[in-house]
Amino acid sequence: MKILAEQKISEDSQADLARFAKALSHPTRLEILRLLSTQSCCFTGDLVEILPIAQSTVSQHLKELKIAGLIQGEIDPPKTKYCINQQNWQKAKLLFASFFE
Amino acid sequence: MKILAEQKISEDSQADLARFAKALSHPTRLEILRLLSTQSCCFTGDLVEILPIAQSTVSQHLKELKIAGLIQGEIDPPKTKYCINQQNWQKAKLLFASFFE
DNA sequence: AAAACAAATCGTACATTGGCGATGAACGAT
DNA sequence: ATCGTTCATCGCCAATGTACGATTTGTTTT
Repeated sequence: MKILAEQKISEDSQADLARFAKALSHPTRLEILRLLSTQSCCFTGDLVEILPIAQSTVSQHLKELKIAGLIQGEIDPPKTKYCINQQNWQKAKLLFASFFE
Repeated sequence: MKILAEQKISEDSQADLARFAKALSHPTRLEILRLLSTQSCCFTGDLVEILPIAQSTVSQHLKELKIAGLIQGEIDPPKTKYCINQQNWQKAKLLFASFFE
C-alpha cells in the first residue's frame, strides 16, 4: 500500500516535472520568468516593450506560464501585474533538483 | 567587452536551458532518463520492453535525447547501449539550479 | 455617452511534435 | 549467401505550438 502510494506520488511528480519543463522549453518564456524573478513583478506592457514579439504573443506565453502555475497575475486596472508564483516555483526547483540527484 | 561577452554567454545559456527543458518536457523522455540514471546503462530493447509504446517511438525519443546531448549511445552489435552524457547532465543540472537561483 | 487605454481572446497560417506500422541497414550466426 | 535480431529511419496523420493582426473586453477618463 505504502509502496503503491509512493509510486503514485512519483508518477505524479514526473508528470508535474514534464509540465514545468514544457513551460520552460521556450526562450521567450525563460526570458519572461527571468525578468519576473529579478524584478519582483512586471506589468504586461513592460514585457511587451522589452520582448521583440507582438503583444498578443506575449499574452499567450503569459497564459501558458499561468496555466503551468509558474506565475500569477493580478489585475490593477487598467493594467495587469504578473509575478512568480513562489509556491510552485519552489516546487519546480525541488523537482528539477531531485531529478538531477 | 567583458560585459558584452557575459551577456552573450547568458543568452546562449538561456538557449541551452530551453533546449534541455524541451528534452525533459515529455513524460516518456523523463522516464528514459530516470531509468538510465539509476541503472548506469540500458540497451534500447530493455527500454522498449519497459515502456508501453512502439519501438519506433522509443527510438525517436532516444534520438531527441541524443541530439539534446543528454544521452549518448554506443553500438555493441547487434545492440545499442545508451547512457547518460555526464558532462551535459551536469551542465543541465547547473543551468536549472542557477535559473531557480 | 464617448474616447482611450491595457490586455485578453479570436481566427488564421504555418511549423513542429508524437504516435504508429513498414521498411531499411548493420551485424552475427547458421 | 541467407536468415534472424536489433535498432534507426521513413512516410503518414492528427494534435499541438508559435506567431501575427484584428477584435473584444474591461476599466478609466473626458
